[in-house]
Amino acid sequence: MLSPLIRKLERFSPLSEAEKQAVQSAPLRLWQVASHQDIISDRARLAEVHLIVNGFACRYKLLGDGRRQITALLIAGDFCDLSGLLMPMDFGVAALGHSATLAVISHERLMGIFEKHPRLAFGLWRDTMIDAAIYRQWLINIGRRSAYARIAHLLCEIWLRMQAVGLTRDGFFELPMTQAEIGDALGLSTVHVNRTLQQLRAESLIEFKSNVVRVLDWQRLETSGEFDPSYLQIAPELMVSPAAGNAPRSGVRP
Amino acid sequence: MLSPLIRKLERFSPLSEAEKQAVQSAPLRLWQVASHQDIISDRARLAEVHLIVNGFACRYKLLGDGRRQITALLIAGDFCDLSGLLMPMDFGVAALGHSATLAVISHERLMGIFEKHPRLAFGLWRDTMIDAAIYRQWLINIGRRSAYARIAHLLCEIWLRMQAVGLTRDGFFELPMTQAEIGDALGLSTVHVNRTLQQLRAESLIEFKSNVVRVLDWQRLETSGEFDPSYLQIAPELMVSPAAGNAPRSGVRP
DNA sequence: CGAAGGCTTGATAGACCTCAAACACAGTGG
DNA sequence: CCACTGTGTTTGAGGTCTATCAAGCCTTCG
Repeated sequence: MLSPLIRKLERFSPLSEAEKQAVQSAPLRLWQVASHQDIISDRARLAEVHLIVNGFACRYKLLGDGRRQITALLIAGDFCDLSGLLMPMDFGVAALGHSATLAVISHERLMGIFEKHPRLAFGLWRDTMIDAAIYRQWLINIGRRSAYARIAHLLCEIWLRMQAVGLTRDGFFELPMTQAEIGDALGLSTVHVNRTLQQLRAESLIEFKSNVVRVLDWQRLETSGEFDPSYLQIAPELMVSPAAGNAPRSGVRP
Repeated sequence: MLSPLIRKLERFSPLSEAEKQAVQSAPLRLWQVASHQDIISDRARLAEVHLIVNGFACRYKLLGDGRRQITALLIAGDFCDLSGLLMPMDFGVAALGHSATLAVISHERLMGIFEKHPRLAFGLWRDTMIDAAIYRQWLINIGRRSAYARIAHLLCEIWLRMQAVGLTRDGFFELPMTQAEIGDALGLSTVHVNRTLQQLRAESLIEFKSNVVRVLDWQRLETSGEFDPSYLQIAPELMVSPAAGNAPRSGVRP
């Protein structure tokens, strides 16, 4: 149930049995959130953290005139609101797609675990740092790249993050976002996202239909998005790109 | 010497004498870095963290074609590379302005301090979280706001951050950035930054000459940048805006 | 079958970029 | 002390990427 998180924490060094146990027994309960419902609202002061077990969510912020900026995408193994542990929230979190399942862990219990297992505290601190690294890449993406490159970069990132927690298959991955939501994440209008996606399809980099992305040409997608995966801190041996070329191969090379 | 950092850490709760002592005795040495020199280079694996004691610096990343995105501005009391403590660097850090002075603290010593004073570890973790909150605001700024609003927002942020560590005076603060660097931080071209600054000056919101900004009309600057300071986590009583109106008043209201 | 949400398309406008050159200013060296 | 040089700022002109507005289409779902 919490294996995506444990897998993430073990990217740097294996956890002891006791530590794994502590993580696994941390959640108080599960919480199923319906489509587009708010998980956490802006400015809340929380007593619990929420960990995604299943589905998708996003951090976002509304602007005065109703526009929205999505600042992060969250998938299985990601904490929605770890920062709520040490300060009040400055963003909202909403479920994307049909629904999301969350594990709820009380701050109190989490702090108790840190006391017994300080290494876990450092593990989650590192998680906050990787979060920040992703923010930096998004800044570069939005600040300096064309719409075409932005979308390509985003897709590369999501591919790898999902792949690292075992949520990809044969070059496919789920992406339950509308084009408007993609626009809100990348600082683009819906119309322009639509046209740019058409371009990516026309050039056979991807397919994207009914919330499923298929990567047709990883190499060119990576190049188009100027994507360098190192910021995600996934060990190379855990990192699998989709098969190259238009037809994903089923076997290994002879 | 480290008072800006201590002040920052005490925003949430006072430190004990022992904790303050530990912080103050942490640095191994000071390091003076000349103008625009690299403090830390991308992809380094570090054994020390660098804390700004004096001057300015920025986190940045170079793109393939030579363009640059500045992802963070760093002032006294900010760590350049706290993330280097737990993972390899994914960005460079450079000094802005004439020079910057850094306090250098070894990872080893820092970890030792955390063992004796776990609350300091949480304090720095919170610092990482505030860093992330700033990234989120920058994303919103670059993703959704006009050039005019972006610059206004940036100036508001810097004003408050500098004010909180005692580096403002009578509506003035130092900002040793060229217009090209401002553009690199906000995802704008130099030319457009220039024209937009002229607009801000023409409308008497600010003055900006030889690396000094003067805030003439805080209210309108805040409004123009849709600035909401809460993300900086500065207690309201520590937060002082420049005097309203064109002439900063010297006294308090009678 | 109608409604609602999402996707697609066309036309137009505007914000911002790029290129290019002139200008201002500080530091350097003769 | 004054040209000289380099960096940073300013201005002009033109181009383009992306936003906005508006409508039509498609799919899903009750």
